[in-house]
Amino acid sequence: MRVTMRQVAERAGVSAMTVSRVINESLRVSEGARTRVEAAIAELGYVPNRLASGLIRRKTGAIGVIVPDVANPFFTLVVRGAEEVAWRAGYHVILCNTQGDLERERGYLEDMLAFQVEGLLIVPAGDQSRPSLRVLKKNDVPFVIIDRSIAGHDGDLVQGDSVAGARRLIEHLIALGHRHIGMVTETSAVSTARDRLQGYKEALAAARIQFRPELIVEASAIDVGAAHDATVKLLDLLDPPTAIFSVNNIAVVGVAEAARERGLAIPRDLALVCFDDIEHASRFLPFLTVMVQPAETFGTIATQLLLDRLAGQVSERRRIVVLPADFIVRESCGAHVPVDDAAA
Amino acid sequence: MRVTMRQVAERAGVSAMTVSRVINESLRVSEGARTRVEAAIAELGYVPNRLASGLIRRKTGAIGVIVPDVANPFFTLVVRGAEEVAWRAGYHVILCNTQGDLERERGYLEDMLAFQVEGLLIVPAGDQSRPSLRVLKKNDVPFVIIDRSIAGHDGDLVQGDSVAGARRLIEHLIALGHRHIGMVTETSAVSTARDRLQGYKEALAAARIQFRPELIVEASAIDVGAAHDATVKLLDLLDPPTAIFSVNNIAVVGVAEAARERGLAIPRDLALVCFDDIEHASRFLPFLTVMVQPAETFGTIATQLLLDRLAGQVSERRRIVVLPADFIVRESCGAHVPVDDAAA
DNA sequence: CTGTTAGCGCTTTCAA
DNA sequence: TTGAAAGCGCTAACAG
Repeated sequence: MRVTMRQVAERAGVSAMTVSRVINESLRVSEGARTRVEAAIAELGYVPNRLASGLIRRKTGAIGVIVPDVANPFFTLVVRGAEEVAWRAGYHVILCNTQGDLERERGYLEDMLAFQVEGLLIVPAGDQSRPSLRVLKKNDVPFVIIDRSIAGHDGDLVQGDSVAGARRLIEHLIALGHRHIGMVTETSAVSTARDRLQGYKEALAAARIQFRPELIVEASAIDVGAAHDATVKLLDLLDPPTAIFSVNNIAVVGVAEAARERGLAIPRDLALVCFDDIEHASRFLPFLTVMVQPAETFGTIATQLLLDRLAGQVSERRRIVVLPADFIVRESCGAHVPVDDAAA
Repeated sequence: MRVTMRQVAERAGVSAMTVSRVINESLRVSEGARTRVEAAIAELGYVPNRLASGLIRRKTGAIGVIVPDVANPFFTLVVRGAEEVAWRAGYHVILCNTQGDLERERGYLEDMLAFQVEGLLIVPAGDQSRPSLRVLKKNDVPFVIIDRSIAGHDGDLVQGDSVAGARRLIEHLIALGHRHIGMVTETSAVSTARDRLQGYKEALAAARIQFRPELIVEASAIDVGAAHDATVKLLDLLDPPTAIFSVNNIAVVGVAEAARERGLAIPRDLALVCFDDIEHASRFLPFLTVMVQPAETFGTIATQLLLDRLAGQVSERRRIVVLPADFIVRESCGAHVPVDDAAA
């Protein structure tokens, strides 16, 4: 049986109320009582039941963070940023992993509500996440969407500039002489995929290169294997691309695997660029030419927006924060710059 | 204001009890009542308050997972495995990140207790985590320790065979002709660091190579920068190592950075091996020679052990599971095997 | 400074 | 099949 407040009170020879006051650091407790209560707490290993206190106070001191995949280095950084800010503000972060699965997302969303988190940070699985968010609104739980906008939703949002970023990557490939540029993307139900495809098209249009639909292949973002298979389709074209733009840092692993199987060396036989870095990998071997988004900042700013709402010091208007990405040229695009970024 | 059961009951024209029965899938509810209640729940977007139900039932349907760093690919996989098994068993996973910080670990531990999780999976920060675990015992909360044993603690444990793994890596380096082998490790308060150092020593002894303490440098495991600085010390020795053994996959990034700064090419000028893979990186560019531990299995088995305890179908005896690691030779050790594993 | 009373939202128990 | 009463562990509001 778990230790309860009453047991602590008995042991300390006071009422439950006094124990409660000690725990909540109320000043109105005599030195003697406080000492005895603290001793009893230590001896018994008492941990206050937040279900009970939360029930009354409507405060659990927790915020929920829901992401498709903590294993994705991008989301990992988002989470780290969020946790850092939340912790400093006295909140604890509870993390949920949806695997990009709508049902699981819905489940965890309700879970978080059920546990009475005070607010939520969500990287939605896609546009279809919208109905799930209605539950949050109905229950008056503030939340901030991260990374992916949701068509038709108008809440707070922190995202990158995917259109501009993709355009920049493609312009770079074009400048290097590429004309057949393939793209491995994910479902268009995800806004970043839509936006990056648009950036791709814009860059092509600006260079008067005709858009060829067969150069666009779709794969699930979470799954390296799917990206691999999609890439194989590209490489099997009669007129295969000389460069590939991967929609993100997970898909790019599949692209590289497919290329390696075919004996294609990067960048000699195939140029490769993508969105989002692979944190540890890029430090270990700086190789991929990428648009690096400030993932950690996505997390810190989103948390800040949420904390504002929790503090009630915010208007009803939605706030949208768009963070620019950095273009980092390394080897995989074939531009032959020094390996070490610092040497640039 | 959040939607409550009473509101649903009023709207459906029944008592709260009937709503409760519908939610908990009791069969003793008339068809008509059930339909009306379900309609009311949907209209209102009602989500049952688990703080309240958990308060009574002592069941929250959640298990807590506490790790030093979700960004570490090894722990990420552990978490994924745990979540998969937990989810299938009807449990939800709540994740906490301690950054290897004892205070934070303690805080999250109490948090999890406070939220009344039914059990915990813990990758402890180190031996000093032991006092924190007493709180769990006092409150009768089952838990399983993962990856790192804790001196003096005797609960369920899932870990790798660090001694044998390290010995294998060092034997390999010795076979390649190395005699000056450095090791970048972390605090000996972490059992895996202790064990890997022991494996290192055993391999040296077996080859009758004298152990030189100055070849062992210590760094915080979480921090790439610290590993970098530690490596610099090794490279500054009058008689620097020709090979380095990194205690894990995070430290190895710092080692590589330091080597690159010095203009040392791996493996030409310096051989490099380590424990644990860098998931995406290794698929993208198979380069590091490593002992790969079955991280996901650490998570699934630990969860299984925990679920057993939760089901109460287990004796009081502790259970220890030791999982072997795979030795994967790639390029960084200088053994010149084909890049592609499949080609072996 | 300390204790008592009431009740958070829900489920258990029991009676109808 | 349904509801009323009691209470999970805690704290707000009050009284002393």
